[in-house]
This record gives sequence, structure tokens and C-alpha cells, in this order.
Amino acid sequence: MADVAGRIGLEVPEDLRRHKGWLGHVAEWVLGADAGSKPAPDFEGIGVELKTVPIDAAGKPLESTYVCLATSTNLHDRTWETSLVRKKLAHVMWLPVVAQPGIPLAERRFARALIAELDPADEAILQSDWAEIVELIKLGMVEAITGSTGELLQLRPKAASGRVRVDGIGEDGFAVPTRPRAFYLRTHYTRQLFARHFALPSR
DNA sequence: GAGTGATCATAT
DNA sequence: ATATGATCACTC
Repeated sequence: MADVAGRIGLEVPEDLRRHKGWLGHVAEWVLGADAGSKPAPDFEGIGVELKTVPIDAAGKPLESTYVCLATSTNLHDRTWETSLVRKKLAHVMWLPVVAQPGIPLAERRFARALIAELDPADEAILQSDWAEIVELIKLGMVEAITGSTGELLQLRPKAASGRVRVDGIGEDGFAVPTRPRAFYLRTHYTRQLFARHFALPSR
């Protein structure tokens, strides 16, 4: 990481505690991602989303993956086919970083990348997870959704703090304050994907 | 140890 | 305020 960061003139932070997105930004910069902070795949022209993912020494992904915010405009009048979730996950370049605890950030290394199309069997499950979550939101039951809802795709709070509120749909259909939430891919999804492509243990 | 909910930084 | 990039940290 020290080598790659040095090439683009960046200092390597001591750790990621206050620089959680640092690795992702380094990868974007080095590879020339162009979507910036738009709600679109990183490489907009070719529709490829770039995701760095921490793995252990055995190649097993260690964290879930942010997909996109679940805002009202993001859900209104959308089907799975036209959803931002599907748009981002259709083609993903997974770039693993070996992040076994104890390895200093400067010494961490990228591992072999995987550029994958959305697998049809996975898509069927993602679509049903997405539909279930969106249905609950539209019914005003967003507070009933927890991180346990959904097999591969989940909905979790996403904000600078637990006190942030946005307009959500209440049980009576009127706007009520709720925490901002986002779609995430469960670690399990990436673990299975890597296991299939790299012949790794899936657990 | 796994997994959910909380949090941190930056751009527009 | 809404996006992006994620990992942290506490509970189970």
C-alpha cells in the first residue's frame, strides 16, 4: 500500500479508524474511476462498479459491502430491473486487500482482482431480498427491517451518527423522521462469490 | 467469532 | 442534505 500510495503522492494513514474509505479512494484514483460521488457505477462508461474488500490470509472476505442509499427517490417507481442496486451490481470489479489484523496499513497488499457479472442464481435471491425490503419500506414498516432481513442483501443505517434523521414513510403513509439507511451486500455473498471463483473455503 | 448497528472522512 | 468510500465496535 505504501508503494501504491506513494505513486499518487499520498501519505499512508497510521490506521483506518479515521480513514475508513482511504483504500477505496486509492484504488479509484489509481484505476481511473470517474463517477465521483454520483449515484452510479464507478466506471460509468462501461458500467463497472469498483469495490475494495478486506480479506484474511486465506482469501476470505471479512466485511459487508455498501451498495447504495435507500432514499425515497431511489425506491419510488422502481423495479428490480431499474433499481440502482442492480445497476451497481451487474458488473463489479472486486479488489481484495489482505487485511489480517496486525498487518500495518502501509504493508497491506492488494490481491488478485475479480471482475464478475451478476450470477443469475444470485440475482434471483438479490431480487427477492430487494423486493421484500422495498415492500416493507413502502408499507411504512421500515422500523421493522433489521440487518437480519434479507439473505444476501440487507438494509442497515448509514449516517454520520445515530441521531441523523430523514423523512421516511410512516404506518399511516405520512412522512415520519427515520434514520437514513443503505443497502449492503452481506459478507456471505462475497465469501461465496470468492469461493466459487478462487476455489477457497466458503466458511 | 459473527453479524448488526454505529460511525468516520470527503465531495458536491 | 445526499452521495461516495468503507471499517469500527459492541452485542449476541
